[in-house]
Amino acid sequence: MTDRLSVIFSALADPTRRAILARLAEGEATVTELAEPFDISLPAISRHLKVLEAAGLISRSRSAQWRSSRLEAAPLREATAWMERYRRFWDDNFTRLDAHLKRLQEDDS
Amino acid sequence: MTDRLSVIFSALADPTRRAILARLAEGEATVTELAEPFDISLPAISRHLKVLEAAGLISRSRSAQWRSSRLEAAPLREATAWMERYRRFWDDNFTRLDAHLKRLQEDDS
DNA sequence: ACTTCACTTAACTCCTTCGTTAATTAACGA
DNA sequence: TCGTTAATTAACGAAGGAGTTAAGTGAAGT
Repeated sequence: MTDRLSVIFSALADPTRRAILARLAEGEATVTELAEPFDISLPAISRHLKVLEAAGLISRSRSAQWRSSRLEAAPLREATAWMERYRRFWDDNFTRLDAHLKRLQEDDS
Repeated sequence: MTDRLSVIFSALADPTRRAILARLAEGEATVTELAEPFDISLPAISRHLKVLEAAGLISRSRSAQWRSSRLEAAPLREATAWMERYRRFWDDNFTRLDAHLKRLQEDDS
């Protein structure tokens, strides 16, 4: 489980971490600010942030005693890129396009 | 961790399972066929398939003693839908669009 | 200097996941 | 019916989350 995609997907597999990302979409926030909506301890949040950072989903900076987190969505691009490979299996437009291309190919023969 | 997205993301967090999905993109396959490229036991594969099925990423059918798996990509749509919320944080076009919309809004005032 | 604030690290528990081998089920073929 | 093939279930162990409380770090405020 040492590959990037696995790290990204398992970071996203936790609802608390997804909620943290959602919060960060509204702007940077400190650890205590991020912890506020949740009923779990600060150390637990601290570790969630570590996981998100390891996945590249956030970056962190410190000023004085505050460590503020910032959303870094680039890994989501990687993840979606992987999923795109399967788009034709779910997307109606793609399915139609696929059928269209198939028809063209048959016309070729 | 009982929500759909978590189940989907953690199903995708395993490289073996992603490889299985990749294989299934080429067509249905039986358990032994799916197991073939991997250096792990059949029971292990069997459980991976169970996880994928629980996430809705595959469906299974049986004929005689063979259980064949089929890719069901719909959950990937859900997962990408969630990620799309963050697209403006990574996609250049979205960033430009965003800036454009901001400019329009400023013109309104 | 001492305290307080913001956060992390350590040590521990509980539960789940991923793998194993051995046993079981279920269907087919002779 | 008996053996073979395909796959699952059972029972187990190692490793890894995710949570806890308690202790430690480091900068700021007084």
